[in-house]
Amino acid sequence: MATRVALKASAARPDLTSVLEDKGYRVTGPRLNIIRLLGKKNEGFSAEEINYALPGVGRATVFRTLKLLLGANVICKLTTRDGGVKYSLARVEHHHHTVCVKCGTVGDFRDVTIERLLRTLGDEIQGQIVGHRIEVDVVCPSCQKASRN
Amino acid sequence: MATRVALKASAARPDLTSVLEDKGYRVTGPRLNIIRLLGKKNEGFSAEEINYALPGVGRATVFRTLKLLLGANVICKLTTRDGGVKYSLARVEHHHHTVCVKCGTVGDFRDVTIERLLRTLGDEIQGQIVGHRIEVDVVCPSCQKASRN
DNA sequence: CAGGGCTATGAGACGTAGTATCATTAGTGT
DNA sequence: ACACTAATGATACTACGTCTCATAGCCCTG
Repeated sequence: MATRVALKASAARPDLTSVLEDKGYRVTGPRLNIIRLLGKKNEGFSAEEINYALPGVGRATVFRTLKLLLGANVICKLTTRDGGVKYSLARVEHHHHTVCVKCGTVGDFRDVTIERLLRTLGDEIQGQIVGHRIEVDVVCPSCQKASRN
Repeated sequence: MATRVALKASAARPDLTSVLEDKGYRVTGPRLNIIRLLGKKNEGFSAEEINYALPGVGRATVFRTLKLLLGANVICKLTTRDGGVKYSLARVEHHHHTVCVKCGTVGDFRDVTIERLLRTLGDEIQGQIVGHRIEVDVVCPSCQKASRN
């Protein structure tokens, strides 16, 4: 059945637990705790952050749950310029990220042109394209403002 | 005087040691060994690989030298789909990478349109763009051929 | 060419991100 | 209520790096 709700940015978030149910995973205490925490975070977050915020939940479980959500395309993982790792809620189906190099805030963007471009790039690229990662480093508006002082 | 030679793919590679000299770093034995090894590799390589190939050179030195070369834009670092890390020689000034999801071979491509596109994306992106990472996952021609059997 | 000074090195401890193992616990279907 | 299985936490381990520190090696100056 699995009515997959079309995610709309900043609309009332469909509760993420349904994602687990849909995939046949159990909805357990630790998972709920993690998911609830993520629901509150609008910016990127690290695994350690969650681990710290939920002392009752084991580190392994945090990573396991993140992996699960990653597989369900509910969150996504990104690499910052300095090689760090961040996770972020996936608000829209397919998108890319901006990461502020000053404060680390993660933003989303989607530009169909990029997808199209990558497809047409097939000529220039040897082989068959099966995926891609695009991350844009930015200085976010508030950091720009701050540095102007 | 640092005559910066325009790098051309598969042309006789200008010896990478000049990069060290240009930046005021010493051209030492371990560095030479690493650089010579890189010169032979046309595909991506990992730090561990170099470490293994040069038993006389310490692991820290391998990483230190890679960092040095990274800073000199002689090599670049990329993340594969599975979260692994690869380094690759930077043949052209600014470019992006294709990584074969089967065999891990790294290729380069450069498409000016992407740079232009990212610039014009400024409207859609909050903040000022200061950099980006683009990685394209592919199935390379030889792996395609192999799987057709 | 001897000496001094600074750079680079290797060994190994340490840090961070994540996975594997394994005994225990907790959902779930009947 | 019970048994079956999935999930959990603790902990060890791996990958990829960085930090520290004592030692070695360049290289400049006298």
